[in-house]
Amino acid sequence: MKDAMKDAMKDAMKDAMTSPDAPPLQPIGVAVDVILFTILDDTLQVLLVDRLSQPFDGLRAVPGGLVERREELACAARRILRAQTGLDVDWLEQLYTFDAVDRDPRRRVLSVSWYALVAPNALEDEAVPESAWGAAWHPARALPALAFDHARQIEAAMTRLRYKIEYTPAAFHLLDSTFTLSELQRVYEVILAQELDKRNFRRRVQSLDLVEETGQLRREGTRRPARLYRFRDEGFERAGGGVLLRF
Amino acid sequence: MKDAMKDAMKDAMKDAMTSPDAPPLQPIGVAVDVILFTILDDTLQVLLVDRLSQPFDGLRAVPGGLVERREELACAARRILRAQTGLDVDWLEQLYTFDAVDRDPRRRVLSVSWYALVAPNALEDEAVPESAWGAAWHPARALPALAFDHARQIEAAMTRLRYKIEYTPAAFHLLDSTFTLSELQRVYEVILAQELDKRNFRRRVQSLDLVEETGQLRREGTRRPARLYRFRDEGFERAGGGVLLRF
DNA sequence: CCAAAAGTGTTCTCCATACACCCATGC
DNA sequence: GCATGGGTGTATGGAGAACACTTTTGG
Repeated sequence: MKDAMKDAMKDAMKDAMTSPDAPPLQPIGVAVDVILFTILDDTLQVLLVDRLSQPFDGLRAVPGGLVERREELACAARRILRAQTGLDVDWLEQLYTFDAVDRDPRRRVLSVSWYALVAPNALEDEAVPESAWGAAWHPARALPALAFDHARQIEAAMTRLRYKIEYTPAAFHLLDSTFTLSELQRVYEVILAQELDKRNFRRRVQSLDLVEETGQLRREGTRRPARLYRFRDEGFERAGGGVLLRF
Repeated sequence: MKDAMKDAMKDAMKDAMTSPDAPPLQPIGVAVDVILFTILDDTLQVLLVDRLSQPFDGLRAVPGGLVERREELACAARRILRAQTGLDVDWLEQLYTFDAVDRDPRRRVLSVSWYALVAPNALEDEAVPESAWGAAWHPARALPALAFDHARQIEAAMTRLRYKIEYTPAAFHLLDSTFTLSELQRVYEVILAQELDKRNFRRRVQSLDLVEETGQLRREGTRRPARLYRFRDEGFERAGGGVLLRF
């Protein structure tokens, strides 16, 4: 007997053993949607897939799907992301639960929305597969027409992301494990949509002990090589979860 | 025929008309829980009800219950709050969706958690009814044993509230429509769990144009009467949603 | 030697903080 | 007149903002 079948039987038995006063089932579906960000070409980008069936046939959508019966939501989000894009993310956070009664025209489906960050190097390694899903990056500030309430979801995720990078080190998840300070600054500039002063930025980052030198250099093209840094966990712990980088 | 019955029939018909490719039903329940805060006796308090049945029989819980099939989550939260406590809140915000597979021992039930604020005067007007629910206020920092994951939910709500009052005017919902500056300060002190300097506090509030004088005085007991203020929406709009009060 | 990005200090202003005394009232 | 909270101003230090030039490399 296959393990999957055993599991299914265990689930069925567990359901049968449900206590008699279990609350009645409501026919409300539960989905997760994932807004996946990266930075490409100095632009904040969102991953979208093609919808190939009704409703919203032909539009784009963020990766999403129904949650399984005994599956935690974060697991569902990761499973769906991997299935539709081939990507594993190391950072994923719950955004909001979207609940408009008619957000899915077929029937009531809640969407527990998540947002996630990947470094652009993850893209080369695993590559977004040109599968049936047609996963592709789109500039977050120039999106095509989207299915369901996904435009609002992305809007909310961008707002949240702006706040997030100012008081947590989330921005580092948009970079390789080693990076130059200019790259880090560009992440902040792209997300905040404003230019930052190079000297002030570097002073802040370094005085907070958020980074440490690797001793390596990145040499690229015909210009001065840049020092490579890595993120220091302890820097953030010490900061006590307070404001890190407010510009 | 009663309207309720007509509605039920309409719902049934709508379901019947559901498109053939509607996603399959998952047996996942959807509940809302509401963490309702007020300030009483210079203490942050949470409203709890008694559980009178399994699971967690005899423990306290925050007000909560299952969402109806065609009901928006915020409406469900308000409906449940009114049913179990008799209170209407004017401020209610989604907190987080709690999803541990075994958070309800009977079967899989998601909880979309909300938090809400009421001014203490609402309590006198509508009074928390000593109904079967046994709704009562408890100091948020000295809670009894709680059902489900409600202790974690309250923890999360308190953390969120601390942040919230620093960059939005949410704190005003814990006060009457007119209030003294000392009352406002006490709200901040109680939530942040730290004393604030009276002169600095007043300077901040007034320089942000968050309040305006009503011209009224509150005379109370054997001491100097205090000026009454009201909240000014425009103050917050002008502040552009940025940081309001950081102490 | 030229182009392109890396790297580096100082000044000024403003805002957060710290701090102590008089005021108005009811009894 | 006294107890109680209401109400007010100033001085200091530190952090954010503004600002421009030199360095290193490959071609």
